This record gives sequence, C-alpha cells and structure tokens, in this order.
Amino acid sequence: MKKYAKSLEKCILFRHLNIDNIDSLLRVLEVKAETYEKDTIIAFEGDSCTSLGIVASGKVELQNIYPSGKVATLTTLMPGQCFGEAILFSDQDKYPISAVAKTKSTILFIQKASIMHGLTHHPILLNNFLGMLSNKLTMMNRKIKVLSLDTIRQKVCNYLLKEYKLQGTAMIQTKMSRKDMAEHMSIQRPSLSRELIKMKEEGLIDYDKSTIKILDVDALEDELIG
Amino acid sequence: MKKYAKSLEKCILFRHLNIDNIDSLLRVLEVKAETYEKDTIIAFEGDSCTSLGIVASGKVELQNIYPSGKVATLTTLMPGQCFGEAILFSDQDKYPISAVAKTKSTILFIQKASIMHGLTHHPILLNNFLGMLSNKLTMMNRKIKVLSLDTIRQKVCNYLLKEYKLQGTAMIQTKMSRKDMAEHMSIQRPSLSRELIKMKEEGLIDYDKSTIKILDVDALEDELIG
DNA sequence: GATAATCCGTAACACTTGTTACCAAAAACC
DNA sequence: GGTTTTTGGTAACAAGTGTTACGGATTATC
Repeated sequence: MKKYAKSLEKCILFRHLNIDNIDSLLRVLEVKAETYEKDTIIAFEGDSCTSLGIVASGKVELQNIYPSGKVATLTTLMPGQCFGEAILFSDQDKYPISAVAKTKSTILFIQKASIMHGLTHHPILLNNFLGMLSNKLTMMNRKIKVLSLDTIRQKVCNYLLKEYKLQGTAMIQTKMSRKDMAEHMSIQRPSLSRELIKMKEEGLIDYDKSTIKILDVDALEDELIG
Repeated sequence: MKKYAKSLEKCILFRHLNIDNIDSLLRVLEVKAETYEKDTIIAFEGDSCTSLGIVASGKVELQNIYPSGKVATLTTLMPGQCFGEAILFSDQDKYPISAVAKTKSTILFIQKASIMHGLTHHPILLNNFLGMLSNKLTMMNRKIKVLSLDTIRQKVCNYLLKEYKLQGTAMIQTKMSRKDMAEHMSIQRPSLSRELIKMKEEGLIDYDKSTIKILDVDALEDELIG
C-alpha cells in the first residue's frame, strides 16, 4: 500500500495528511487496487456505482459511449483525481457516464461503506471529501454560467471581465493565443476576431497583439444582461 | 423551533428523521432564523459564506446582480431547499451568486462549525448532507450535458432519448405542453415545431398531439455525436 | 538563415435559429 | 354555453454565427 500512499499525496481527499497517515488510512478503508490495460472500460454508463474511484496512475477519460460505438469525451482524469464521488451518495447509484483507461492505469476503489466509516471517524478526511464535492460544485457552477451565455459578445465580455478581476487592471494580458481563446469559449476563431473588431469599433475595447484594454467596464457588464 | 421543524420535514437534509429528531437537532445545531421582507437581499455575490441557508418559508431566488442594477435569475428555491452548501467547504468561501427574497421569507442559518459537528455526530445527517451535494452534482452534470448540445436537433434528440429510456417505450407520452417542452430545452417554441416537422419528414419520428413515436433510435443517437 | 508550419485577420456565403405575426384549436373561466 | 385566454402550427424575415478560403505575419524547425 505504501506505493499508493505516495501517489495520493497530491489527491485532494488526502490533503493535510502525511504519507504515514495516508498509508494507515488506506488499510482501514479496505482499498482495492485494480489495474486496467489501455483502452479498457473501467466503468460503463449505467453500471451501478458502489465505490469511489481514485486514479493512482495512468490516464482515465470520462466519456459518453453511444450504442453505435461512437464516443464523446468529457474530461481527462490524471493521478490523484476521483470519479464516482458524485454518484456515491446520490439517489440514483448509476454512473451517468463511462470511465475508460486511456493508458495502462491503476485505480483504487474504496467501498461506499468504508468511505462512510472513514468520514465519520476521521474529521480531516470528512473535511477533505466535502471540500472535494464543494469544489466540483463551484467548478460546475462556473461552467454552467459560461455555457448559459448565448451570444459571442457575451462570451467575450464574460472572459474579459473575468480577466479584469483576476489581473486587477483594465490592461489585460492574454496568455493564450487567439485560437486557444476561441476554443476556450467554445466558439470559432474567425467569429472571435469579428467580435473583437466590432467591440473595438464601438469603443468598448482597444487591443494590440496580446494586450486588450477595456475602455468601458460598465458597458461590458451591461452586455452580460441583455 | 418546533414550527421550523415542521417545515423541514421535506428538506432532504432531514429525511429519515421524525419531527422530534429534527427539533432536537435544530437546538444542537444552533440554528439562527432570519426573516427577510420581499425583495431584500439575503446574501450578496462576493459576501463571505460561513453558514448553510435553508429556506423555511417563502421564495428565494439565486441571481446574478450586475453593478448597473440589472439582474439575471438562475433558480428559484422553495421551502426545504438550501443554498450555500456548495461554498461551505470549498477553497473559496465567497458566494458566487446572490440570494434575494422574492416574497417575505424565513431562512434558517446553520454555522459551518455546527454543521461539521452535526455531520460527525449524526451519521444520518452526514448521509443526507452528502446525498444533497451528490444530487446537486448529478443535476448539474445533466444540465451541463444539455447545455453543451448546440443544435436544436440535438436537444430534441437528447430529450426524446431520455424519455425513451425513462418510459421504456418508443411511443413517448409527452407530459408537458409544447411551450413547456421548448422552455425546458431553452429554445423557442416555433423552433421546436419546425424541428419536429423536419424530423418527421426525414422519417426519424412520427407524432400526433401528445404522443411522439421514435422510428429510428440509432439515428437519434447518431445525431448526438455529430 | 531558409523553409515549413502555424497563427491571425479578413471576407463572402450559407445555414441555423430567434423573432414576430397571424389564425385556428383547445382549454379555462364565468 | 358563450367568452376569454392559452396553446399550437405555420410562414416570412432578420440576425448571428459557423464554414471555408486566402494571404500576410509570426513562430518553429532544421
């Protein structure tokens, strides 16, 4: 188990715990390690989910698999990240999506009962687990907010205002290329260019290369309301 | 406190508990009740969040409030529903959105420390709280999935396939009006009509009034992949 | 330093979807 | 039962955005 403990130091579930703590916890929690070869299915959509999965090594993708065989990937999980944490205590215990090993991967499974036991007996673990769920929720909240924006103008404004608050200045340094920026907003690169030009013409912003200057913060905020 | 206990019977956080249990729990948890008049702000975006809020009576809206004064509503909370549960244990303790009383409302606040205490001492409460977070997560997961669909065709297919699995038959009975259906998919009613007609012409579905028959399940699933 | 690859702005075009309007049908109301 | 309100289908139109293509600029590669 020691070898797994090492790889779990960065896992949010075990933060504020040292290796020895983690190691002894892993014993108590009756962790079961499973290894999956590349491109094998770890959990299939609809399977009942009775344990928390933690990626100990390898790379795991969460994806929608359609009967036709086609696939749509949602996220990639790296070592330390978990899956199934949302379903464990939900009313319905089925995986809403599938988990597939993209490289040879080792997954640690902790049974729901063990988790419950661990959470009630180790306050730190409980705190960490709650933090994990909370972070995922706020992350999804943000994602929903962004996805709810329906015009390109709104997406651009949202992005600029976010960076404005983050960087604390109206002179925004874009760390990404325009291509990545567009991808990040789920829009097309030419559409982004077009919108930036329009906004420049309207006097909302000014920009040159990787610097975008917000000229009218209030106006950008107004755009987000419609 | 008894009066509040009554209204919390339906709250997920207190399920599997009878009134007396809830009542004594409320005492232990040091619940603080606050009443808000219509259109007063309960929590403002950016405020630090140190307690869980439970709507005991009234109607509360979660909304984005912009400096200009304009507002965009996200959800409406009814008695028994909670807010702030996602932020309580998150890395950042600020409300991502604002909570406003739409009618005169009573909110029960439970301090983070009290919650922690309650969760570690009452397994049922812990289970309920985790269930609450999990349900919210799966709900948001679904929402993200739906929001990620970008064509009307995809939204309709997604809806039909969901009902197909739910009702277990290709002869789907729509419980909603077309108007509600459209609203549910965040699209316009005429757009929905148009798409249904197209799909009928293409031989994917057939429909009459409140019955929609899927003629080609595989084809619908293909549409969702693009 | 030359060549290849990538990135970016720009433009024209087509398609999707929201918008608005109108009328018939159905439902709700008195 | 008659009137009003809501719902549903349909059509025409406008706006927004994806798509594609192309050339110049920038960056990477050898």
